[in-house]
Amino acid sequence: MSRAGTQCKGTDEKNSYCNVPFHIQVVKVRVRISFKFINLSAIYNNCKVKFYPINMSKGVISKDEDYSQWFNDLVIKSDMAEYSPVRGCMIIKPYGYSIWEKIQAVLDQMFKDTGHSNAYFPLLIPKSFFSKEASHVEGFAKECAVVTHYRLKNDGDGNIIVDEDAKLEEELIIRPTSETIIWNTYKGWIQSYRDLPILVNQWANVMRWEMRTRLFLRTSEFLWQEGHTAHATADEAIAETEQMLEIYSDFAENWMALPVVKGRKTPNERFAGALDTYCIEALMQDGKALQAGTSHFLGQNFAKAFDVKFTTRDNKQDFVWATSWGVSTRLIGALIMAHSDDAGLVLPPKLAPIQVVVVPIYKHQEELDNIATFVAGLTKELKTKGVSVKFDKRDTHRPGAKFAEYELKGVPLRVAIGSRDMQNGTVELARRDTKTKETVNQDGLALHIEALLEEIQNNIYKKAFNFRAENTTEVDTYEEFKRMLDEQPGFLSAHWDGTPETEQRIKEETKATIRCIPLDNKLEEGKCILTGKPSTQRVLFARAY
RNA sequence: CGGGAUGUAGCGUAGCCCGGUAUCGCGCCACAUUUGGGAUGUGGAGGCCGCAGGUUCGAAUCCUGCCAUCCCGACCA
Repeated sequence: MSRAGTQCKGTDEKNSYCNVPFHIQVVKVRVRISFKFINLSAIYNNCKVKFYPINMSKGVISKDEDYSQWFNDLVIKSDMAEYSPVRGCMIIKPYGYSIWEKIQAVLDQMFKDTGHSNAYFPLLIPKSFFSKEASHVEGFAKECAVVTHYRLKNDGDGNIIVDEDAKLEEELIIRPTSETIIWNTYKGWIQSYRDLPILVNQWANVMRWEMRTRLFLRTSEFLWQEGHTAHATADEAIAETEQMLEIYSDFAENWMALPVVKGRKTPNERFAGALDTYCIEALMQDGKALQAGTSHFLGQNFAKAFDVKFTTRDNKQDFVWATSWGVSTRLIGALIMAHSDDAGLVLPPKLAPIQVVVVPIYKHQEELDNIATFVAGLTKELKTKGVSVKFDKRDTHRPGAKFAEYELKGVPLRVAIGSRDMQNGTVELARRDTKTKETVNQDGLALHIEALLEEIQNNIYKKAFNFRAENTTEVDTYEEFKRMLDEQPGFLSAHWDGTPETEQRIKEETKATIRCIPLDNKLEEGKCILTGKPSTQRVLFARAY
């Protein structure tokens, strides 16, 4: 069955080893109906003869050719995930899940270091809970999966059908987020200021019935963490919101090697039910922005909706102040899109499931034994430094095949050792990020590897940082704004008159949205690019995922 | 939900117009030779042709209905 991501239109892997820059392949004509956007890919899709660049050799289309397809190919071919029989839901395979586990481990520690504890709330939420906070239900109503029955039966013809007699009194919603059930619970936990703050996080799955889905970036079901805190004062809640944004930003930059802009959302883009939404925004290699994490100041909205009051120090009644904050498996999508290339994933060493892979090259068993002895020593030494090593001694695959496989999987460092090396006391060391190779001494190898991993981590960050710098532009006119979006998409820093109407019109006309109002913004006089009305600061626009 | 397209082996496909149980490549299995960038040879296995009806002596092919997926919109923290 043909599915997204497997449509590497007629790729014949063998043909792609040709040593000319392109090869030609006749494929079925696919006529596109939309001619509104005449661009390379439209022409490409209408072409009877397709040209594949040589780096199509792993069955991954070039990212310049078709960025979306490149992303899908990478996810599938690198063995991170696959499509499931359920629309919009994906199977996260062990390699992809192990990245999530690393993300979880690091963030979880960061949360605990700042005083948070984990708990778990139910997957199913009574429908009535959703009607309690007006803007919240508004925001989520259109994408909720609903449980209406609790039993199936056999209809007599061998078909399993829903038993209409088993209709639920009140429908249950599969959580799209847990504010409602959590605040309903907090009501019972909070009586006095002495019960505050409550600092709880949960690791969970949620479901949002999206119209269109994409692997890791927008799936109907996804994994995330959601923190829900309760405070006695607004100031404390705001401080919490900002603290969590700081943690997300720290994680993105120092672990994912992903530079992010910290900022606040405009009222239009705010979380349903929040007074203020803080976010981190990252720039992907195609010039589109990706919201990588959010932290919300919820004010007293949920406390009022669920009647969560507490007695203050001076014996008065007040509603509790709230925050919520989350990141999801979407981070994995960000990781892929920000760093990878046509040869496959490029993973930052700090989050790579395998940091170093060792590939032996040998002809006879005794050569392998010899190499294995050396690798055992190296592995042990690296383990004490916290470096994970995989020794791939499979004899069912040749070295070249393994090289290609680990490039595709984004393993940061590859060590190749053959008999020649064993004689010379050397190994061949290959970096995934720069695709460079060097022959180095076996003496001091572990130290060298440790230093290299750090250098790779830094280099990946620097590369992404420079890319963002090159693709962030200050624009002062609407003409320039529109031209940049088409010619060099990226972050556009521009003046805006502060009204939702202007924001909306720009969105309708250009598909660009205000990603955020950066926290470190400097104030400057200017004129709104659309209306010419006065403005006091620039905001960050982009087309976004 | 609107517009368009597509479902044939694990993957990518040919065949469909013009009805006769399915083509090719990759992958898979066995053996042999190989192993410093995706090995080669020989032999082999693998198919409710998306599902359900209908027409017919006979349906992957023609007709009807359904389902699923993808693309473009709309939608989306």
